[in-house]
Amino acid sequence: MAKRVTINDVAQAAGVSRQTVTRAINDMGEINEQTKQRVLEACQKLGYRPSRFARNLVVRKKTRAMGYLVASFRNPYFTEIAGDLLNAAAERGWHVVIASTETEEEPNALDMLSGQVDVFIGHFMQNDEDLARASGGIPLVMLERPSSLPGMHSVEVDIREGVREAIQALRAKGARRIGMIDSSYSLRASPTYAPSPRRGYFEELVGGESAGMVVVGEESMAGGGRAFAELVATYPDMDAVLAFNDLMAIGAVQASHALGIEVPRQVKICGFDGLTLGEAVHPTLTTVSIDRHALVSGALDIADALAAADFGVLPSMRRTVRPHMLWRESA
Amino acid sequence: MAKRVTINDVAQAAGVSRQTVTRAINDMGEINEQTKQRVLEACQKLGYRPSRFARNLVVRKKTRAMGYLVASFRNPYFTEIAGDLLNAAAERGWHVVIASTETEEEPNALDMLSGQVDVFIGHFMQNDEDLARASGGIPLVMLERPSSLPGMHSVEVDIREGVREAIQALRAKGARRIGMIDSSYSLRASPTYAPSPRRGYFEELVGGESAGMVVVGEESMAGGGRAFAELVATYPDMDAVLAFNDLMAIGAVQASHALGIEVPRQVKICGFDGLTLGEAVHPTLTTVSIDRHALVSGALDIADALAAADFGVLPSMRRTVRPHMLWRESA
DNA sequence: CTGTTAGCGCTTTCAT
DNA sequence: ATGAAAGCGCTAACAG
Repeated sequence: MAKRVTINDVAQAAGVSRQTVTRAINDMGEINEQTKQRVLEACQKLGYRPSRFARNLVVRKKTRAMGYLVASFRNPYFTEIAGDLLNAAAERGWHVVIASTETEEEPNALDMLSGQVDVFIGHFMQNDEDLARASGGIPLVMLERPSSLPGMHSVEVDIREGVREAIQALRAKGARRIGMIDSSYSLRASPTYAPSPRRGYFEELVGGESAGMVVVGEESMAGGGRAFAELVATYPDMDAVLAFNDLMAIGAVQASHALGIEVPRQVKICGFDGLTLGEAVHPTLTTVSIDRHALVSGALDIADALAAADFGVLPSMRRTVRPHMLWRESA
Repeated sequence: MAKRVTINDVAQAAGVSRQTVTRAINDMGEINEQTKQRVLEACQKLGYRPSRFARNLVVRKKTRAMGYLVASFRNPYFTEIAGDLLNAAAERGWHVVIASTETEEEPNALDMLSGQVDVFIGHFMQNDEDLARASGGIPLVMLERPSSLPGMHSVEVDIREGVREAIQALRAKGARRIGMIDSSYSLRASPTYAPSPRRGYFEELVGGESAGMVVVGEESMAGGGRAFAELVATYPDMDAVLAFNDLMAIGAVQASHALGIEVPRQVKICGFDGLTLGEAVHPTLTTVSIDRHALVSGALDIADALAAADFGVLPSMRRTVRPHMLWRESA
């Protein structure tokens, strides 16, 4: 690899000093138009690219960058959040460096980016201690999960309230036997399945005869479809299903076609997340919607607060977002 | 805003030299365990964060960063590519800084990132000259669009071949009157609608009586649905539709339910892109699939070549990806 | 084990 | 209008 072309090379080639080169390339005035042209030509000829590090090191206005870890690009929930985050972050003057934790382990991803960013944001799966270790002291904003350690902040979603509202609404529409599809995502972080908080709240709130009607599936459309089939086969009198998320719920709606089950007449299906995608299925998906805009704003508020404190270690900040029912056709 | 805590402050607080601080925080050995602890405590107490710029400036192994401009987070086509790109880029040791051009103008986005990255990748809409100006001399890899200027490279998709294959396949399945749904996306870059290349190839290849059966719609599910309805109303004998992309095609499939049209018996619907999402609709979507993996690999190959040349201005490099039919149920 | 000396590549004084 | 000097904050290469 050829040695990097620096400002000195350009200066030499143009027969001027480095400062003059700076003036030329940064459009600073106080420079003869001819020399400027000469310098610019030299830049062109040598293929000179200023080092972004050297420049940022010396320049006053600090560029703030956040690292966003995307759990999955296969679930539109995360990509919709990514889109909202990017737009909102740009508005507030943040750069966003993104890494996927789909193929990479969280600690690795954090480690890779720890030299590049001032704060991390993401839906993290690892436990607090591992994250603290891997983040290299960079503050973390956790999405949909409470924080405890200092330097770790969070924007939570009141899942319990969402589950409560969904069950209540399903009941109000006549459902008597409500089943649930849970995600096996916990297997990504630990070797054994652990019930999701959503399942926990479901079992706590649904009460009585429905309590045990839970099936676990892979977190995808196909997984949701299989889980739905299993649920229907196991509990023939089931008349409503709450899915872990919209992706799985959409899979369930798809599966209902194959099984000859009419939705919502025979079985009502309710998702969780509020994806636009829920409009792609037939019937369109009724769901517990999470306000992604509020989630992202909350995270950015925290990031701004951290920036104002020069990214020191601050006590945990917390925000909470309340989900709400989004009525469409499937329930 | 408090003055930044530097390595010097820590050194002073711990009563050691900067070098010793470096050893402590970077786990370098050759340091007394006690001093190390003392230094680490000082870091903790002062809330010291090493400057990523200073560090990167001095460290040999250059971190390479690419800026990826995402045209839309509402079309899974782009987010699927983003996911593939992130994974593949991480594997090859690239950082990816992402900006959305959904709300931001392309030149602005380029400008924002031009100090942060070594190469740009994206589905660009602006003309070459404007891009060259806005990119500040940083090389560009254009996706699905030919490059011409030096310093601008491209990974193209053989759209014509895809359209040809689709028409031929539709014909082979008995279609006689084929319509097309085009996207109005060109309106984003210029004030008047311009036919997309896909439309151009369609009209060139479909021949005869079908040639004029094109309707333009907004690039979304809803837009595809409306366009489909218009197409059906205008050409009652139409028996197949090629959509601009899968998002619009899915909208068309959705609309078919509302219109009481049986797919594929009465009308065959074929999308373009090959989204996983095409499995969410009923019937599942037959489509011309673009190999996103190849697209991304091609772009990264070019990026690596540029990196090897230290991001100098190289003559245009080009790759081409061929699409292929993905048979599902809607055609 | 620890400190000193040199820079990395750039921009900012301040002279001239 | 241009140049010389002085750093930005950090680490590599030597000393000791």
